Amino acid sequence: MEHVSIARVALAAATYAIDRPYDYQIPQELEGRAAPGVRVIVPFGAGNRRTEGLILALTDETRLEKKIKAVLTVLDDAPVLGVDGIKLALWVRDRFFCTVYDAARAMLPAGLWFSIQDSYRVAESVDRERSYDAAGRSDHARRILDLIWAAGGSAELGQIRAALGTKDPNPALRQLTEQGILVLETSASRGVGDKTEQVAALALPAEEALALVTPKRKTAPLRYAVVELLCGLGSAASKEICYFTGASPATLRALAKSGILTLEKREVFRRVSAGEVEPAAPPVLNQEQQTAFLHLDALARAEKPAVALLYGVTGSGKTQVYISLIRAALDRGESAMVLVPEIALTPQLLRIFSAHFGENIAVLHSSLRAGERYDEWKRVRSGRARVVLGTRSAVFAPLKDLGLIILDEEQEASYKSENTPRYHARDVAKYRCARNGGLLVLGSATPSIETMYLAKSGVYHMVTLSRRYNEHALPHVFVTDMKEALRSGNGTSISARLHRELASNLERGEQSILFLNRRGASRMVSCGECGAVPTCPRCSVHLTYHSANGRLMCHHCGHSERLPDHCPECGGALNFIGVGTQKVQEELESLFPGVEVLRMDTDTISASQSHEALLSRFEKEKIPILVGTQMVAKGLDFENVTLVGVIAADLALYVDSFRAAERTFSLLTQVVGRAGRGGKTGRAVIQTYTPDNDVIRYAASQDYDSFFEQEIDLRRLMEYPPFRDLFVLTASGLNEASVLRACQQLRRSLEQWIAAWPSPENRPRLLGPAPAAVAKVNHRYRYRLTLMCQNTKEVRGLLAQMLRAANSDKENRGVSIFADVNPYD
DNA sequence: AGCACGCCGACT
DNA sequence: GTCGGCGTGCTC
Repeated sequence: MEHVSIARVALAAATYAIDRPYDYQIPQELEGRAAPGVRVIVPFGAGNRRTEGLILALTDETRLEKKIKAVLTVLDDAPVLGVDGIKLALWVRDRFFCTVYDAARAMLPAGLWFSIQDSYRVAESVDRERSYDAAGRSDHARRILDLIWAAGGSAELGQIRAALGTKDPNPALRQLTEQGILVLETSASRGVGDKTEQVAALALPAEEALALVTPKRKTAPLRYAVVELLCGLGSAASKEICYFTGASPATLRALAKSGILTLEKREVFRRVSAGEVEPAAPPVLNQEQQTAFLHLDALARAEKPAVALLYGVTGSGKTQVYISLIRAALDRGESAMVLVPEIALTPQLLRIFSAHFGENIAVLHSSLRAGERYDEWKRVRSGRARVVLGTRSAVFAPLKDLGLIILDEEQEASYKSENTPRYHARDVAKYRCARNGGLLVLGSATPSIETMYLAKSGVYHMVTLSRRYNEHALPHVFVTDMKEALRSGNGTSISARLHRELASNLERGEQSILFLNRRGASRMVSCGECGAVPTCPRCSVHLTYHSANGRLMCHHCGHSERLPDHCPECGGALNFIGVGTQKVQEELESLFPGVEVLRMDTDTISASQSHEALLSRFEKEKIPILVGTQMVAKGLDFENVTLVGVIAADLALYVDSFRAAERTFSLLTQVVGRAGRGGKTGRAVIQTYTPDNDVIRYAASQDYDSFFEQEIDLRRLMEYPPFRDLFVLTASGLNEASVLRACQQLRRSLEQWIAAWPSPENRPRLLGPAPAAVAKVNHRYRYRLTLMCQNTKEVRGLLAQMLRAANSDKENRGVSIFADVNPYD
């Protein structure tokens, strides 16, 4: 009897609605190379278009005897995912409603991916005449042959498509292929995914270039603006040129075509390097740290998996405990992982870890070049690196014998992926530890409400560090009422108190940091007469003003337009609303003439100066005042900073999210903790319009426990996490009515299911359809349903089934629907 | 999603 | 007659 090997394959071309293992026959010559975890190229669908696939398992029987296609190519010599990796991918699919391939994409480094190119070649020993005979009267076939012969006997599918315009080349291609005239060749080339940017440079001397565009200055103002900008800079990234001039990439291409400038790709290179570091001795722990370490290490040694919250106030030295735990894990022959919210903001952490673990550490994060990331991944996979330091996606690093995962600042939103697969690194880490009998340590000074609840109720272990390192006193915190300031005629964003404290810092030669959160940092424009606010033509948001280029911009789709001189509606004068870092900077400069004020936000950070460079200037040159957004709040310790100010503390509270309070508390606590890390006692000024708000009061007194008690009651009452999980189903599409209809249809199905619930206890709740926080992005309307219930296998199965049904329902054509579990926005 | 198949109207 | 528009159903 003939033996046939079958591969169960997960396909890249499969959408969520049709994602399942597909069976392919393994041809004799590929036997042996086709193994689980290996990627292959297979034909798929009626047109047999080539797609990448991942072998999940091998078997020798198939459920369908009839039509089974064969694997065309094996792409890898060794599996890119082990058995555990495949299991993890399947788990991610089940938990986060994505395809297996989506999961695999998140797990593997970009440098490993192939780009698949289909091209048609004239078959051996077929000459021109015979090929045109075969084309017969088909105009399409003749045009395709024209193209292929002109290109030297072979052409890419993309070119063929482009040559036929809107016409479908497939029937003609099939005709020619069936007659043996053309052959389809599929090539897979590696090396995709490197971050590149386009750089434009003047191709002519500045005067010549300018002379060429000046005559048409009136009719082609953008061309002129681009050349003028480049005359000053010589060369610049295309993205930046477009940002500053408002020109489109098409304008740049046109200029390149007329020989005025050149465009080329350049790799973006932003490696965060530890540089040369001296090897460090094991950290010496103080009494409290030692107790924490012993407790956690005992958990790590135990056979059973465990999760522990390391609840340590800012400055209590969590890092030393982490390092001791990792050393202990390595000594036991286990590997370890440390996840941080954002590596670029914590270069000092990288240095510390390099000093302790040297070559044993691999760094994985998104701003590495694809090649470097791939190299680091290979070091992990081969076992040469046993410690991984990285951001969210590093949670998938292929460490063997993983005994310890540390998730630092576990409450941070950056651990939740906003794109498919919409996973949370904490959940993935928990899963990996559970499978390996490892320990997951969640570190934080302001834990998420969910984590603290589970720690208090004994599901997680709790380990506390309550003493600040070197016994520094907490900063003095002043809460100032901005309503009061407004009433007393202070129209600026700097209260009298903050003014006084800044002045005294200037006198003493100490530095200050002022902080504006993101919402406060954007400035809008409104008409003083009719009140109109310029809105994005593609999205349902107001445009914000960017001082760097003097333009109005949309943060969702990238639309930008010149700031109009007058209101486009009524011709009235336009006013700026919102605070903005630039406005604060201006106010400070007029309050303290001659004092240098450094500003740090997305406007000031560009290719020319990274925020690291800006911060090191702040530190080295002892610039008196730094004004910035979110990015100044993180992980920065400056000896000489003794005053921090929060310009508008309540802005983060008025976001439509049940996490708004938690996030505001955490942010304010972090910011306040920035003051006085050195020998001197710090001060913090929190400016707010709602000084009596509990979140602000508790943050001011650094009283996490009271904040938690209040918030957990609220969560219980509202049935929010940790008491229920939220499943948010979002439908999006160009046609608002069909998006809404899809939601209502889903709602009806869910209502039926809920109605059959056995008891009123724990009965799921359903909210919506409601427009998403930003109801329209890039002309696509977005509506969402929220299902609040326990995250069980049954619920996930049901939702998966409904999503598949809704996405393949022809009623819902043009609408796509996806699920997000416990989203952060 | 992407492709083929099949059924209808417009035009050589 | 046939080319090409779009609705319908399937993908190992």
